[in-house]
Amino acid sequence: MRPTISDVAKQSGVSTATVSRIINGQSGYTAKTRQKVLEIIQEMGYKPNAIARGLVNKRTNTIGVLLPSLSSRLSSALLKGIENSAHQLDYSVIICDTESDGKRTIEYLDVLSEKQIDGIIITSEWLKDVYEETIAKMKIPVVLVLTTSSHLQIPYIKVDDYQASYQATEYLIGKGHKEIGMISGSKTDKLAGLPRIEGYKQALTDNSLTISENRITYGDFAYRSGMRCMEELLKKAPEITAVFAASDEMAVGALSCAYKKGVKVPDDLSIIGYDDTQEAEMAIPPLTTVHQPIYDMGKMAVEMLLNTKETVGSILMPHHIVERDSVRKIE
Amino acid sequence: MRPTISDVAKQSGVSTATVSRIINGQSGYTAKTRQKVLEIIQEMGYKPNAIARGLVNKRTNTIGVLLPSLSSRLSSALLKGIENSAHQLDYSVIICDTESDGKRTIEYLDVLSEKQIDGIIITSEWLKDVYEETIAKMKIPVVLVLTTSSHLQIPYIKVDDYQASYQATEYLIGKGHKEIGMISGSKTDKLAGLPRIEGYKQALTDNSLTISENRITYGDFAYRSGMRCMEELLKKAPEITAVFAASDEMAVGALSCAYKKGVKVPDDLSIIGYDDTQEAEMAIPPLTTVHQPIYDMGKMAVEMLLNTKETVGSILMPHHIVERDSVRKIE
DNA sequence: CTGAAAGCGCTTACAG
DNA sequence: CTGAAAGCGCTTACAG
Repeated sequence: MRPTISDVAKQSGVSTATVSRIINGQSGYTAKTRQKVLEIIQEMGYKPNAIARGLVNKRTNTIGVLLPSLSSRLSSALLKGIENSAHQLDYSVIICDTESDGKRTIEYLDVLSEKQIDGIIITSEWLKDVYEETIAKMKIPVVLVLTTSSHLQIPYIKVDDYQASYQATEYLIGKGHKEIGMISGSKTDKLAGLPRIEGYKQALTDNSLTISENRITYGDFAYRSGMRCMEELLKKAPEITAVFAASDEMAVGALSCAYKKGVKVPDDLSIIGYDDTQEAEMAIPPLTTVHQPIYDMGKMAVEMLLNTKETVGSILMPHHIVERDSVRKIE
Repeated sequence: MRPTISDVAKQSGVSTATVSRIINGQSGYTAKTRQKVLEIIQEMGYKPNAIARGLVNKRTNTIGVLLPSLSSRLSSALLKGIENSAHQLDYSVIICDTESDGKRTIEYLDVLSEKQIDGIIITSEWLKDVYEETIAKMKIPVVLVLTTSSHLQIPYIKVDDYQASYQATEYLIGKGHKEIGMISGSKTDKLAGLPRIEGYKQALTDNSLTISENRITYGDFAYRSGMRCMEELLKKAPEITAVFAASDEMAVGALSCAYKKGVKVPDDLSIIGYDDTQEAEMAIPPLTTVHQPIYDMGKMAVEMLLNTKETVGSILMPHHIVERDSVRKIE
């Protein structure tokens, strides 16, 4: 059995109250008793029981994070930002891989709530009404990353998807491309699906270019869907000279498909991605893409979550295009 | 304030003991009181406080995981396996990104211990003596993944690095390659560094091929070091026709370097990787590599950790080569 | 400066 | 079948 506070109290010949004050850096003891107690603590290898502490303090110093796809580069970069920031502030983080599954999400929300965590960060996932209801009930601070809420006014951190998508498309147009395809997320996805499609379309319209449904394909942000969409595009819209993919993973899928079909990037076809995960840097050729400050968004999320002093609202983070080698200028 | 067990007891007109028995599925109450209590619970939205429970039960239903590089594909695949398995068994997982930093590792170990978690999984990282000392002190079950312990007899799950590396090299030899370079981890790394170098060397020796120090380069398992090592290899050992990289990330780095230098893979140069993360599949060309069952190792780790009934020892998982398009046969 | 005591929200013998 | 009471390991008024 590990020693408890009363063990060290007994050994030191003082009360548990005094020991408690000492380990919590409060006042109310002489330097001498302090030293004595510290010695005993050292000697016995005493470590306070955080569970008992949590019960009385009503603070567990741990937060929970919900992620829809734990193993993607996007999620893990976000998670790293969150974890690092939390650790700095002396918090632990519990991860919850929802796998975009509503049942699991509710389960996780319940568990986290029972474990009395101090806050929750929800990432990437569209908040169904049920989620919002259970969130509303549990009275725990929540911050959203890469997503927003519809009914509740939960603070969020994200990039302006519409704007970013608009700019990506304009970038391609600026390079002389007129027939531009898109590898999009699902059009029912109100987060990273629809807004990005709309940004793309608007940029086309504003530049007097035609929009063709043939040039838009729908994936799920993952690699394989990127391959599949590229294949589709090559068939249905062979005239395109550039494509905008709504995630780097899909862009890399497009790259693989092009490679297989003997289509040279960027000579025959230009590709721009979205996210700027490490995949973009590692791609062949290195991928030009829309940079989202993912790691920073993670860090900021925990700061917002834990910072009770000022209730800032939501934050729209800046994005920008990072130029690498997958887009070429055409005349 | 959320309702407590005594709130529902009062409302139901029974004692907390009875409520406790009911929510824990024990016996000792009539169907009628059960139903009544359940109704009240529903009505009040009562959820048991896991912290209070943990204090008396001495079980928190949470485990901790130490990872040296949270954002790599290898770590996140492992983590996904761990999380999924834990969730199935009704456990939560706290992540700790050690960043290969000894100080952080000790800090994390202390925090986890104070938070009374039920077990710890340590991944990928060589266990310094200090770690083993503090692990020994804390009397918490530990399982190792992709690493081993030197003093303590902590169960581990890994692949036989030496064997796997030997086979990867023999595979290349079988394809007709005689001048084979290696992009290795650090030679001071006793886990994934040295053993893989030795496997490589032994395979060469057993096939009467010469070992040349010029053909061995040392990276850190990450992408950029792979690029750098490939560049070095191209300079110091231009005669090589194949290279064995000790991680997929480094292999992809090698691919990028080759691409930049106009060296065609696999026509001019064959490359085999190690790990079989998703990066291998996504590479151009798709990377032939040594498969480690990473996700499964994660799952298995938590099963071992939580399964107190039988103390199995350590487990050496099977590995195999998955052939894709980055190695060609030469005559 | 210091300690006795109550309390955090549960569970579990023990007694009836 | 059911409840009073003790206890898990802490912290915090309160009193001295």
